Amino acid sequence: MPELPEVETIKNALSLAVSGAVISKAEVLCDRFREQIPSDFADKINGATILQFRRIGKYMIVDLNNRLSLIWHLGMSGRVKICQNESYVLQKHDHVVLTTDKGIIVFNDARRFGMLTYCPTDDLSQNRYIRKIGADPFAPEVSGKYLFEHLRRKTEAVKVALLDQSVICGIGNIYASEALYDARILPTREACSLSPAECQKLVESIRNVLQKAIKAGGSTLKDYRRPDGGMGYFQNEHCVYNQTGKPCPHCTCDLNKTGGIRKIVLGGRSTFYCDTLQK
DNA sequence: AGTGAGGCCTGAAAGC
DNA sequence: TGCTTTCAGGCCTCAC
Repeated sequence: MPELPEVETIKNALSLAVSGAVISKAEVLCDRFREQIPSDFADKINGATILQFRRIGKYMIVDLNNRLSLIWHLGMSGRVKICQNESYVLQKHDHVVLTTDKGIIVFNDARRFGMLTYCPTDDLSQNRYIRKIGADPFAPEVSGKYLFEHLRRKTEAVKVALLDQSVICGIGNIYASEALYDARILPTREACSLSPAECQKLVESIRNVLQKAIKAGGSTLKDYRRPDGGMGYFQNEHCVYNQTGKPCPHCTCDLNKTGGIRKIVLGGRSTFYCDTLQK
């Protein structure tokens, strides 16, 4: 499930492979996503040159030379494949195929929770999806103070607040649990109960966890693959996510007494934590 | 405004 | 064995 590190990995791979490429053919095989792909999508981008790839939160932005930008979200099961082979054989759930002079770009999304649309580049910041995206976790303005100010009026669980893309963008269900573990903060804590010092630590943990994941090429769970088909390796470093009942890696307490890593549901999402280490 | 619930969608895994 | 049910989750919309 692509979160910030996975989108960053995909963006970087696409940048290397197809920046400057000319789109000679755009095919929309299925347009029913979270939002329908506009019916004139293919016409709008046919013949355009790809200027650059950017990332805003979990959205990938593709700037074209015709003053349009693609807004691309991978949802939960979205994959992007880059193929050099001219005779690409379509696979199940290949929904959009962009043929360029530098390779074929394929958008594959089994669950179709993703989306792909376009808007004028100049209007991007006002786009209904983009405008509500909060600061990037690596942006200079994100600090303990920034997080504290954004959480101080929230009574929801801090884990739920981390998933709110308008506070800090890019954090998904895996890294929310991992960052809170790294910061030794219980996911159930009311967001407004965090002290400025805890917010500072949490910001550092978010950056730490995301940075490590980017370095590892993202997590590979059921759905995520890098564009070259390879696997990310960060799942080998998950301390708590999907580790129910296993010993906490930084805890020396007796597994028989603590039961190990716990799993609960917050905001309808699985949440993992160590009851002993996290306060 | 903030919060919580429901829904979209498919495939893997668990349950019967 | 084979069918049915449950679960996974990003993010939208709607109701309170």
